[in-house]
Amino acid sequence: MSWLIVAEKDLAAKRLAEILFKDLKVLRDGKAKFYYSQSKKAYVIGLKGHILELDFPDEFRDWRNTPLEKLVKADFVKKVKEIEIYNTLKKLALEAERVTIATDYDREGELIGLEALEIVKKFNKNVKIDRVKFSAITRDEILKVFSNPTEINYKLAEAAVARQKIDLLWGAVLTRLLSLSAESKEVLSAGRVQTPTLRLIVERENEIKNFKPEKYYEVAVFFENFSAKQNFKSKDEAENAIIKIEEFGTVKKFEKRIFEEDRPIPFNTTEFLSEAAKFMLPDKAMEIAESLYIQGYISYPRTDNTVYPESLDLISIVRSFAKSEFSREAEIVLSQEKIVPSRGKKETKDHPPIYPTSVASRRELDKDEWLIYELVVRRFLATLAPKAVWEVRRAEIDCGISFSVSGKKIVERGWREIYKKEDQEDLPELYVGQKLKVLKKELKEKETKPPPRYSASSIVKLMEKLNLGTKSTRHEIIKKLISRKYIKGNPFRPTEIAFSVVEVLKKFAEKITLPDMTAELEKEMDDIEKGLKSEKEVVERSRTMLESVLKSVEVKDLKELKIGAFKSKVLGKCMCGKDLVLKYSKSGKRFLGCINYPECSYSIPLPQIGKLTVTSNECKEHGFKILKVGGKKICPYCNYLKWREKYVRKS
DNA sequence: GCAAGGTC
Repeated sequence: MSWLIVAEKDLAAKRLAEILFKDLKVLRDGKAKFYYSQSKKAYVIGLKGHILELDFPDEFRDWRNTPLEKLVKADFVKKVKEIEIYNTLKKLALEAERVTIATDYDREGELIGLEALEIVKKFNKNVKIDRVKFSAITRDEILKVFSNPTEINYKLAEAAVARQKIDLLWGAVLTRLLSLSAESKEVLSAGRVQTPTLRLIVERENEIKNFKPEKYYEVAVFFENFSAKQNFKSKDEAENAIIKIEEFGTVKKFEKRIFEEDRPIPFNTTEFLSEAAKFMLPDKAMEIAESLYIQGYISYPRTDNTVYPESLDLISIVRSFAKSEFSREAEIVLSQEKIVPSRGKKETKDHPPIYPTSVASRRELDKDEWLIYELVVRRFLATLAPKAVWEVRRAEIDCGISFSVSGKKIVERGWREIYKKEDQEDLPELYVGQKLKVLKKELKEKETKPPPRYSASSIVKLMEKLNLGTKSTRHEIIKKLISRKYIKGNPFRPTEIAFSVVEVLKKFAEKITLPDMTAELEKEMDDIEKGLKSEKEVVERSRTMLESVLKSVEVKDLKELKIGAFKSKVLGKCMCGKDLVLKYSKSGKRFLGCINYPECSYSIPLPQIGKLTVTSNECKEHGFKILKVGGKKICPYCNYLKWREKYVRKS
């Protein structure tokens, strides 16, 4: 009989095994990997996070034939998601007499452990079970918790189950409702995290659309090496001011100040994604980070921590870069008398911030991998580099009217030599009483600008601030919004259908469009953990709310959806005067149909073979949007006429 | 074909 230790992931399993056992062997069973100590007859296996997945029973699978009122009340089933792990776990369970759950010590971790336990127990009823809870995989901590194992905290796991159920219920019911109502081929999804995120993007776009620019007037004076500006609300004021400007200005005040700009904080996932998203979509950045981690180039990329642990030998890591492409940057760090790392506000113990774990050369990696690797290395070195020192200058100059002007000049580049180029603003050294010749004066009419669209970089940070999603899911949520065709470009612009989805949901299910739903859920999960509420109670209450949401939906609320789904696909005008849009029949055939169907049943057939895209050009003769079908550009109406001619001749 | 959360 043996001892089985179950960790959340391979990384954790490996580290646990190394600390606990001296005679380690790595074993493989198909794709699954685990560690074995012969002397202790112990196995350590790393899961892949959740190995079971919540779903509805098969009878609810058909969207069209499942009334949503029934889906709200549906039961749940658990499906095996990681069959390889499942099979290995089964084998190891059969010969185990003791199982120790060593998954991460948090809600999801407790549930992931419980899932493994359910599988173990299914094949070995009499196994002895315990649980170890650690917040860092360090020698001391691990030895301590393993000498004093505790029990599974079922309430903690139940809180996670409530989240799973509520997310699936709301997500599935609303997604089906939206998708079926739109009569569009695309899935229109909704969820506790994606919908509030989408609403932010949509509402920002509305702000931009409704933005009324206000005029203002900028008066500028130009001296030999610099210029000064002042803004006025009214044109009169500005014109009066510019008249007053004399031939010479006098320096009334001049101040210099030294400003030390601190280093950037160590990378956690959000910081990393936000920086990487400036040149790559977050999802891709995360995928590459994952691959660099697997290859041993960087540390674990999923972390909330922004403080390097004491145990990390930062200086050795810097030294390892002394003979690399970053030798100059490493030298800047090493030349300091004392090397002190910067630190962020969030400190957790599970993983360190993201740092390079080995030195790579450009040749070893592909282009995108190198971009991410370089970002991580430069950021790491910057967190250990000297501060940047600026000289900030400020002057007041009187030339009939008074101008304030400031500038900044970098004195010691410090970490900016390594990580980010600085923007300097010129202002020369001046002295009080100095006369300056006015070379030119200028009045410009300007307009206030609307707020900027959210970019991949800014939305990741905003999501974190609003507690939407987690470090491991935010990039996936963004990818989902893109793949659902809700948002486009970067910065993100919502599509027509996104406006409709948000508008419609706000009408009868506003709850799911706001971050409050997550906040409430968090609170309920706390209550479950504390034993104040049961998982069942919380889920039932949520079902009831979703039920009343369904009851309050009116057909007219959903009409907008159909219009929105087709708005971007208006391809021409119908005989009846309404819009002709791209539609799909039940059997999946595409055609041009009237948006006013069933009142108007006019339609135009389309070629069925080849990828179809809508171009922005129009047919000069018929006004129809030109389509690209299988690489060929056609006007749907011209195409129809040709087709009819052929058909008529034949018959 | 639905979500979000882990993980590769």
